[in-house]
Amino acid sequence: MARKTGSHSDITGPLVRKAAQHLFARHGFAAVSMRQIAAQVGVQAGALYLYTPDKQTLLFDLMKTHLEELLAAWADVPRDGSSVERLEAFSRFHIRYHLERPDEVFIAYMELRNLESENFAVIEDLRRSYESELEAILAEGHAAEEFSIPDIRLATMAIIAMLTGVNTWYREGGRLSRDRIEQIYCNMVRRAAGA
Amino acid sequence: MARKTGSHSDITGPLVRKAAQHLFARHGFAAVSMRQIAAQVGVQAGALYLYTPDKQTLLFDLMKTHLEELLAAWADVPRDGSSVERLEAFSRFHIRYHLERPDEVFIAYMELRNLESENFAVIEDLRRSYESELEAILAEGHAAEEFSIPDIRLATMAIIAMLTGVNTWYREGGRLSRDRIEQIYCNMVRRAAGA
DNA sequence: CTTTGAAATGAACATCTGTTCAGATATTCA
DNA sequence: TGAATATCTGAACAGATGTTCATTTCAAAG
Repeated sequence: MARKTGSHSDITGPLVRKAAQHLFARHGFAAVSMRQIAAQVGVQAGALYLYTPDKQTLLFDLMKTHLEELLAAWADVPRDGSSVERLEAFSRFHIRYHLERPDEVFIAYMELRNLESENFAVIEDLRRSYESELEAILAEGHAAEEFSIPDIRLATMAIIAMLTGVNTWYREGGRLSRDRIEQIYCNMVRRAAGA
Repeated sequence: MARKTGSHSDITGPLVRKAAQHLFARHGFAAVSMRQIAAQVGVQAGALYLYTPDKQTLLFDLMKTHLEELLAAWADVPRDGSSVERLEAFSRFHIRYHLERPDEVFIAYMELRNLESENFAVIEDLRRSYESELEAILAEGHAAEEFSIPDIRLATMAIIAMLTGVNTWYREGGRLSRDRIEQIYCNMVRRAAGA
Protein backbone atom coordinates (compact mmCIF):
# COMPACT_ATOMS: atom_id res chain seq x y z
CA MET A 1 0.00 0.00 0.00
CA ALA A 2 1.28 3.46 -0.83
CA ARG A 3 1.76 5.99 1.94
CA LYS A 4 -1.31 7.99 2.89
CA THR A 5 -1.33 11.64 1.87
CA GLY A 6 -0.48 14.23 4.49
CA SER A 7 1.10 11.78 6.91
CA HIS A 8 3.84 13.12 9.16
CA SER A 9 6.60 11.15 7.51
CA ASP A 10 6.37 13.30 4.41
CA ILE A 11 7.35 16.31 6.51
CA THR A 12 9.86 15.13 9.06
CA GLY A 13 11.98 13.09 6.66
CA PRO A 14 13.03 16.07 4.54
CA LEU A 15 13.50 18.13 7.69
CA VAL A 16 15.98 15.59 8.99
CA ARG A 17 17.95 15.69 5.74
CA LYS A 18 17.92 19.48 5.72
CA ALA A 19 19.10 19.73 9.33
CA ALA A 20 21.83 17.15 8.81
CA GLN A 21 22.97 18.92 5.66
CA HIS A 22 23.24 22.24 7.41
CA LEU A 23 25.07 20.86 10.44
CA PHE A 24 27.40 18.59 8.48
CA ALA A 25 28.41 21.48 6.23
CA ARG A 26 28.97 23.80 9.17
CA HIS A 27 30.78 21.55 11.65
CA GLY A 28 31.69 18.40 9.74
CA PHE A 29 30.17 14.94 9.80
CA ALA A 30 32.28 13.57 12.65
CA ALA A 31 31.73 16.62 14.85
CA VAL A 32 27.93 16.51 14.63
CA SER A 33 25.96 14.15 16.87
CA MET A 34 22.62 12.56 16.20
CA ARG A 35 21.29 14.46 19.21
CA GLN A 36 22.28 17.79 17.65
CA ILE A 37 20.49 16.90 14.43
CA ALA A 38 17.44 15.80 16.39
CA ALA A 39 17.42 19.03 18.39
CA GLN A 40 17.50 21.07 15.19
CA VAL A 41 14.50 19.14 13.88
CA GLY A 42 12.73 19.47 17.23
CA VAL A 43 12.63 15.79 18.04
CA GLN A 44 14.41 13.21 20.22
CA ALA A 45 17.44 11.34 18.88
CA GLY A 46 15.67 8.00 18.66
CA ALA A 47 13.11 9.40 16.22
CA LEU A 48 15.79 9.95 13.57
CA TYR A 49 16.02 6.20 13.08
CA LEU A 50 12.55 6.26 11.57
CA TYR A 51 14.13 8.08 8.61
CA THR A 52 17.62 6.65 8.31
CA PRO A 53 19.10 3.29 9.30
CA ASP A 54 22.22 5.00 10.67
CA LYS A 55 24.35 8.14 10.61
CA GLN A 56 26.62 6.93 7.84
CA THR A 57 23.68 6.29 5.50
CA LEU A 58 22.37 9.77 6.22
CA LEU A 59 25.64 11.22 4.93
CA PHE A 60 25.78 8.87 1.97
CA ASP A 61 22.22 9.70 0.87
CA LEU A 62 22.98 13.41 1.05
CA MET A 63 26.03 13.04 -1.20
CA LYS A 64 24.41 10.61 -3.61
CA THR A 65 21.32 12.75 -4.03
CA HIS A 66 23.42 15.83 -4.63
CA LEU A 67 25.51 14.24 -7.36
CA GLU A 68 22.54 12.60 -9.06
CA GLU A 69 20.66 15.89 -9.14
CA LEU A 70 23.78 17.62 -10.47
CA LEU A 71 24.04 15.12 -13.32
CA ALA A 72 20.33 15.37 -14.03
CA ALA A 73 20.46 19.17 -14.13
CA TRP A 74 23.40 19.12 -16.53
CA ALA A 75 21.61 16.59 -18.71
CA ASP A 76 18.81 19.16 -19.09
CA VAL A 77 21.17 21.78 -20.53
CA PRO A 78 20.91 21.79 -24.33
CA ARG A 79 24.11 20.44 -25.90
CA ASP A 80 24.34 22.38 -29.11
CA GLY A 81 26.77 24.84 -30.64
CA SER A 82 30.52 24.76 -31.09
CA SER A 83 32.94 23.29 -28.56
CA VAL A 84 33.74 26.78 -27.35
CA GLU A 85 30.07 27.45 -26.76
CA ARG A 86 29.60 24.15 -24.97
CA LEU A 87 32.61 24.86 -22.76
CA GLU A 88 31.07 28.19 -21.88
CA ALA A 89 27.71 26.53 -21.16
CA PHE A 90 29.42 24.03 -18.86
CA SER A 91 31.37 26.71 -17.01
CA ARG A 92 28.34 28.87 -16.43
CA PHE A 93 26.21 25.90 -15.40
CA HIS A 94 28.83 24.65 -12.97
CA ILE A 95 29.31 27.97 -11.22
CA ARG A 96 25.61 28.76 -11.03
CA TYR A 97 24.53 25.33 -9.84
CA HIS A 98 27.26 25.11 -7.21
CA LEU A 99 26.78 28.63 -5.86
CA GLU A 100 23.11 27.86 -5.29
CA ARG A 101 23.92 24.78 -3.15
CA PRO A 102 26.93 25.61 -0.98
CA ASP A 103 26.09 23.08 1.74
CA GLU A 104 25.63 20.14 -0.61
CA VAL A 105 28.84 20.98 -2.48
CA PHE A 106 30.84 21.43 0.70
CA ILE A 107 29.74 18.09 2.08
CA ALA A 108 30.21 16.27 -1.21
CA TYR A 109 33.91 16.90 -1.31
CA MET A 110 34.87 17.45 2.32
CA GLU A 111 33.30 14.32 3.76
CA LEU A 112 34.55 11.71 1.30
CA ARG A 113 36.89 10.25 3.89
CA ASN A 114 34.00 9.55 6.24
CA LEU A 115 32.34 7.19 3.78
CA GLU A 116 32.67 3.43 4.13
CA SER A 117 34.45 1.97 1.15
CA GLU A 118 31.37 0.69 -0.69
CA ASN A 119 29.63 4.01 -0.35
CA PHE A 120 32.80 5.82 -1.35
CA ALA A 121 32.98 3.82 -4.56
CA VAL A 122 29.44 4.82 -5.52
CA ILE A 123 30.12 8.51 -4.92
CA GLU A 124 33.42 8.40 -6.77
CA ASP A 125 31.68 6.88 -9.76
CA LEU A 126 29.14 9.67 -9.85
CA ARG A 127 31.84 12.29 -9.55
CA ARG A 128 33.80 10.74 -12.38
CA SER A 129 30.70 10.75 -14.53
CA TYR A 130 30.40 14.47 -14.06
CA GLU A 131 34.08 15.07 -14.81
CA SER A 132 33.68 13.02 -17.98
CA GLU A 133 31.13 15.51 -19.25
CA LEU A 134 33.73 18.26 -19.25
CA GLU A 135 36.43 15.94 -20.50
CA ALA A 136 34.27 15.04 -23.52
CA ILE A 137 33.81 18.69 -24.41
CA LEU A 138 37.55 19.31 -24.21
CA ALA A 139 38.33 16.20 -26.25
CA GLU A 140 35.91 17.17 -29.00
CA GLY A 141 37.14 20.74 -29.09
CA HIS A 142 40.71 19.50 -29.25
CA ALA A 143 39.90 17.12 -32.09
CA ALA A 144 38.14 19.93 -33.96
CA GLU A 145 41.21 22.12 -33.34
CA GLU A 146 39.09 24.69 -31.57
CA PHE A 147 41.22 24.23 -28.44
CA SER A 148 44.92 23.83 -27.82
CA ILE A 149 45.34 21.41 -24.92
CA PRO A 150 48.55 19.51 -24.17
CA ASP A 151 46.79 17.05 -21.82
CA ILE A 152 43.03 16.66 -21.74
CA ARG A 153 42.82 14.93 -18.38
CA LEU A 154 44.89 17.64 -16.70
CA ALA A 155 42.90 20.39 -18.33
CA THR A 156 39.70 18.75 -17.05
CA MET A 157 40.95 18.63 -13.49
CA ALA A 158 42.38 22.14 -13.65
CA ILE A 159 39.17 23.68 -14.96
CA ILE A 160 36.92 21.87 -12.50
CA ALA A 161 39.13 22.91 -9.58
CA MET A 162 39.11 26.48 -10.81
CA LEU A 163 35.32 26.59 -11.16
CA THR A 164 34.53 24.82 -7.89
CA GLY A 165 36.94 27.17 -6.13
CA VAL A 166 34.40 29.97 -6.48
CA ASN A 167 32.42 28.39 -3.64
CA THR A 168 35.28 28.91 -1.18
CA TRP A 169 35.30 32.70 -1.42
CA TYR A 170 31.91 33.79 -2.80
CA ARG A 171 29.69 35.63 -0.34
CA GLU A 172 26.15 36.84 -0.99
CA GLY A 173 26.08 40.56 -1.71
CA GLY A 174 29.79 40.72 -2.50
CA ARG A 175 31.66 43.01 -4.85
CA LEU A 176 30.59 41.22 -8.04
CA SER A 177 27.29 39.79 -9.23
CA ARG A 178 27.04 36.11 -10.00
CA ASP A 179 26.60 36.85 -13.65
CA ARG A 180 29.76 38.96 -13.76
CA ILE A 181 31.67 36.20 -11.95
CA GLU A 182 30.43 33.62 -14.45
CA GLN A 183 31.50 35.88 -17.26
CA ILE A 184 35.03 36.43 -15.96
CA TYR A 185 35.56 32.77 -15.16
CA CYS A 186 34.30 31.74 -18.59
CA ASN A 187 36.94 33.96 -20.06
CA MET A 188 39.72 32.42 -18.00
CA VAL A 189 38.51 28.90 -18.72
CA ARG A 190 38.34 29.54 -22.43
CA ARG A 191 41.85 30.93 -22.49
CA ALA A 192 43.18 28.10 -20.32
CA ALA A 193 41.81 25.72 -22.94
CA GLY A 194 43.65 27.67 -25.62
CA ALA A 195 40.49 28.74 -27.44
CA MET B 1 67.93 27.17 31.29
CA ALA B 2 67.82 25.76 27.76
CA ARG B 3 66.83 22.14 27.24
CA LYS B 4 69.63 19.62 27.58
CA THR B 5 70.82 17.99 24.38
CA GLY B 6 69.71 14.46 23.65
CA SER B 7 66.79 14.43 26.05
CA HIS B 8 63.75 12.41 25.04
CA SER B 9 61.56 15.43 24.50
CA ASP B 10 63.50 16.28 21.38
CA ILE B 11 62.37 12.99 19.92
CA THR B 12 58.84 12.38 21.13
CA GLY B 13 57.60 15.90 20.44
CA PRO B 14 58.13 15.70 16.69
CA LEU B 15 56.79 12.15 16.69
CA VAL B 16 53.55 13.38 18.22
CA ARG B 17 53.22 16.07 15.57
CA LYS B 18 53.97 13.61 12.80
CA ALA B 19 51.46 11.05 14.08
CA ALA B 20 48.77 13.68 14.54
CA GLN B 21 49.43 15.07 11.07
CA HIS B 22 49.09 11.67 9.46
CA LEU B 23 45.92 10.75 11.34
CA PHE B 24 44.25 14.14 10.98
CA ALA B 25 44.88 14.09 7.23
CA ARG B 26 43.58 10.54 6.88
CA HIS B 27 40.50 10.58 9.10
CA GLY B 28 39.89 14.23 10.00
CA PHE B 29 40.53 16.13 13.21
CA ALA B 30 37.19 15.37 14.85
CA ALA B 31 37.35 11.68 14.04
CA VAL B 32 40.78 11.12 15.58
CA SER B 33 41.10 10.63 19.34
CA MET B 34 44.05 11.48 21.54
CA ARG B 35 44.32 7.76 22.32
CA GLN B 36 44.74 6.93 18.64
CA ILE B 37 47.52 9.47 18.31
CA ALA B 38 49.17 8.14 21.45
CA ALA B 39 48.96 4.56 20.18
CA GLN B 40 50.63 5.57 16.93
CA VAL B 41 53.47 7.18 18.89
CA GLY B 42 53.67 4.16 21.20
CA VAL B 43 52.72 5.96 24.37
CA GLN B 44 49.73 6.44 26.68
CA ALA B 45 47.26 9.25 26.05
CA GLY B 46 48.29 11.25 29.10
CA ALA B 47 51.85 11.58 27.84
CA LEU B 48 50.70 13.68 24.88
CA TYR B 49 49.97 16.54 27.25
CA LEU B 50 53.70 16.95 27.85
CA TYR B 51 53.90 18.19 24.26
CA THR B 52 50.66 20.05 23.70
CA PRO B 53 48.29 21.84 26.08
CA ASP B 54 45.28 20.34 24.27
CA LYS B 55 44.03 18.77 21.06
CA GLN B 56 42.94 22.06 19.50
CA THR B 57 46.41 23.57 19.94
CA LEU B 58 47.94 20.52 18.32
CA LEU B 59 45.87 21.17 15.21
CA PHE B 60 46.54 24.90 15.28
CA ASP B 61 50.32 24.43 15.57
CA LEU B 62 50.30 22.04 12.63
CA MET B 63 48.49 24.53 10.42
CA LYS B 64 50.45 27.55 11.59
CA THR B 65 53.78 25.83 11.10
CA HIS B 66 52.79 24.70 7.63
CA LEU B 67 51.78 28.15 6.47
CA GLU B 68 54.81 29.85 8.01
CA GLU B 69 57.14 27.39 6.34
CA LEU B 70 55.30 27.87 3.06
CA LEU B 71 55.76 31.63 3.25
CA ALA B 72 59.42 31.24 4.25
CA ALA B 73 60.09 28.86 1.37
CA TRP B 74 58.49 31.24 -1.13
CA ALA B 75 60.51 34.13 0.31
CA ASP B 76 63.63 32.18 -0.59
CA VAL B 77 62.69 31.98 -4.27
CA PRO B 78 64.52 34.71 -6.22
CA ARG B 79 62.07 37.36 -7.40
CA ASP B 80 63.63 38.51 -10.63
CA GLY B 81 62.64 38.52 -14.26
CA SER B 82 59.48 39.65 -16.03
CA SER B 83 56.00 39.24 -14.63
CA VAL B 84 55.46 36.25 -16.86
CA GLU B 85 58.61 34.64 -15.49
CA ARG B 86 57.58 35.37 -11.92
CA LEU B 87 54.14 33.91 -12.53
CA GLU B 88 55.79 30.78 -13.85
CA ALA B 89 58.12 30.66 -10.82
CA PHE B 90 55.14 30.95 -8.49
CA SER B 91 53.16 28.25 -10.28
CA ARG B 92 56.05 25.80 -10.27
CA PHE B 93 56.90 26.56 -6.66
CA HIS B 94 53.29 26.13 -5.53
CA ILE B 95 52.79 22.78 -7.23
CA ARG B 96 56.14 21.38 -6.16
CA TYR B 97 55.91 22.53 -2.55
CA HIS B 98 52.32 21.31 -2.13
CA LEU B 99 52.88 17.95 -3.77
CA GLU B 100 55.73 17.27 -1.36
CA ARG B 101 53.50 17.88 1.68
CA PRO B 102 50.08 16.37 0.97
CA ASP B 103 49.15 15.86 4.64
CA GLU B 104 49.97 19.41 5.72
CA VAL B 105 48.11 20.86 2.75
CA PHE B 106 45.07 18.66 3.28
CA ILE B 107 44.81 19.61 6.93
CA ALA B 108 45.42 23.30 6.29
CA TYR B 109 42.31 23.71 4.23
CA MET B 110 40.04 20.90 5.36
CA GLU B 111 40.21 21.57 9.08
CA LEU B 112 39.63 25.32 9.15
CA ARG B 113 36.18 24.89 10.62
CA ASN B 114 37.60 23.02 13.62
CA LEU B 115 39.64 26.02 14.73
CA GLU B 116 38.46 28.27 17.53
CA SER B 117 37.85 31.77 16.25
CA GLU B 118 41.10 33.32 17.49
CA ASN B 119 43.16 30.54 15.97
CA PHE B 120 41.11 30.74 12.80
CA ALA B 121 41.92 34.44 12.45
CA VAL B 122 45.66 33.75 12.68
CA ILE B 123 45.53 31.05 10.03
CA GLU B 124 43.38 33.14 7.73
CA ASP B 125 45.87 35.98 7.97
CA LEU B 126 48.71 33.70 6.93
CA ARG B 127 46.71 32.33 4.07
CA ARG B 128 45.86 35.80 2.85
CA SER B 129 49.53 36.73 3.00
CA TYR B 130 50.33 33.90 0.66
CA GLU B 131 47.52 34.80 -1.73
CA SER B 132 48.81 38.36 -1.77
CA GLU B 133 52.09 37.16 -3.20
CA LEU B 134 50.35 35.88 -6.30
CA GLU B 135 48.02 38.86 -6.41
CA ALA B 136 51.01 41.20 -6.46
CA ILE B 137 52.54 39.38 -9.41
CA LEU B 138 49.28 39.59 -11.34
CA ALA B 139 48.82 43.26 -10.48
CA GLU B 140 52.32 44.18 -11.65
CA GLY B 141 51.98 42.15 -14.82
CA HIS B 142 48.65 43.79 -15.51
CA ALA B 143 50.09 47.26 -14.94
CA ALA B 144 53.00 46.44 -17.26
CA GLU B 145 50.46 45.17 -19.80
CA GLU B 146 52.10 41.77 -19.85
CA PHE B 147 48.80 40.21 -18.72
CA SER B 148 45.20 40.77 -19.67
CA ILE B 149 43.12 40.31 -16.55
CA PRO B 150 39.57 41.67 -16.10
CA ASP B 151 39.63 41.18 -12.31
CA ILE B 152 42.85 40.61 -10.39
CA ARG B 153 41.26 39.24 -7.24
CA LEU B 154 39.26 36.67 -9.18
CA ALA B 155 42.27 35.67 -11.23
CA THR B 156 44.23 35.16 -8.00
CA MET B 157 41.59 32.88 -6.53
CA ALA B 158 41.11 31.00 -9.78
CA ILE B 159 44.80 30.30 -10.26
CA ILE B 160 45.39 29.22 -6.66
CA ALA B 161 42.40 26.86 -6.79
CA MET B 162 43.65 25.43 -10.06
CA LEU B 163 47.18 24.86 -8.72
CA THR B 164 46.13 23.45 -5.34
CA GLY B 165 43.74 21.13 -7.14
CA VAL B 166 46.67 19.03 -8.30
CA ASN B 167 46.91 17.60 -4.78
CA THR B 168 43.44 16.06 -5.06
CA TRP B 169 44.29 13.76 -7.95
CA TYR B 170 48.08 13.37 -8.07
CA ARG B 171 49.37 9.92 -7.16
CA GLU B 172 53.01 8.88 -6.87
CA GLY B 173 54.12 6.97 -9.95
CA GLY B 174 51.22 8.19 -12.07
CA ARG B 175 51.03 8.79 -15.78
CA LEU B 176 52.97 12.08 -15.75
CA SER B 177 56.11 13.21 -13.94
CA ARG B 178 55.92 16.13 -11.55
CA ASP B 179 58.00 18.23 -13.87
CA ARG B 180 55.68 17.57 -16.79
CA ILE B 181 52.68 18.42 -14.62
CA GLU B 182 54.30 21.68 -13.54
CA GLN B 183 55.00 22.49 -17.16
CA ILE B 184 51.46 21.88 -18.36
CA TYR B 185 49.90 23.80 -15.48
CA CYS B 186 52.27 26.72 -16.05
CA ASN B 187 50.99 26.90 -19.55
CA MET B 188 47.35 26.94 -18.50
CA VAL B 189 48.03 29.51 -15.80
CA ARG B 190 49.88 31.79 -18.19
CA ARG B 191 47.07 31.62 -20.71
CA ALA B 192 44.40 32.15 -18.05
CA ALA B 193 46.27 35.34 -17.14
CA GLY B 194 46.16 36.40 -20.77
CA ALA B 195 49.96 36.40 -21.22
C1' DC C 1 -16.48 5.80 19.97
C1' DT C 2 -13.31 2.36 19.03
C1' DT C 3 -9.63 0.48 16.41
C1' DT C 4 -5.53 0.93 13.96
C1' DG C 5 -0.92 2.05 12.97
C1' DA C 6 2.44 5.33 12.39
C1' DA C 7 5.31 8.79 14.97
C1' DA C 8 7.76 10.08 18.85
C1' DT C 9 9.45 9.58 23.57
C1' DG C 10 12.78 8.76 27.09
C1' DA C 11 15.43 5.65 29.35
C1' DA C 12 18.94 2.43 28.85
C1' DC C 13 23.22 0.10 26.68
C1' DA C 14 28.16 -0.22 26.22
C1' DT C 15 31.73 2.33 24.81
C1' DC C 16 34.38 6.32 23.81
C1' DT C 17 35.75 11.34 24.64
C1' DG C 18 39.51 15.03 26.29
C1' DT C 19 41.91 15.90 30.19
C1' DT C 20 44.10 15.52 34.95
C1' DC C 21 47.28 13.78 38.24
C1' DA C 22 49.52 10.95 41.88
C1' DG C 23 52.76 7.74 41.47
C1' DA C 24 56.28 4.85 39.05
C1' DT C 25 60.28 4.75 36.03
C1' DA C 26 64.19 6.09 33.59
C1' DT C 27 67.90 9.25 32.59
C1' DT C 28 71.31 12.83 33.66
C1' DC C 29 74.51 15.25 36.53
C1' DA C 30 77.45 15.81 40.55
C1' DT D 1 76.84 6.35 44.47
C1' DG D 2 72.81 9.52 45.36
C1' DA D 3 70.03 13.50 44.12
C1' DA D 4 67.50 15.79 40.72
C1' DT D 5 64.83 16.05 36.86
C1' DA D 6 62.46 14.67 32.78
C1' DT D 7 59.25 11.20 31.00
C1' DC D 8 55.57 8.17 31.14
C1' DT D 9 51.87 5.19 33.20
C1' DG D 10 47.40 3.90 34.55
C1' DA D 11 43.50 4.94 36.71
C1' DA D 12 39.99 8.17 37.25
C1' DC D 13 36.68 12.12 35.98
C1' DA D 14 32.33 13.70 34.04
C1' DG D 15 30.11 13.67 30.17
C1' DA D 16 29.10 12.49 25.15
C1' DT D 17 28.57 8.91 21.52
C1' DG D 18 25.41 5.88 18.13
C1' DT D 19 21.83 2.91 18.52
C1' DT D 20 17.81 0.08 20.47
C1' DC D 21 13.27 -0.59 22.26
C1' DA D 22 9.20 -0.91 25.32
C1' DT D 23 6.00 2.47 25.97
C1' DT D 24 3.17 6.46 25.03
C1' DT D 25 0.84 9.91 21.98
C1' DC D 26 -2.19 11.11 18.51
C1' DA D 27 -4.50 11.67 14.06
C1' DA D 28 -7.22 9.32 10.81
C1' DA D 29 -10.46 5.31 9.37
C1' DG D 30 -14.33 2.36 10.15
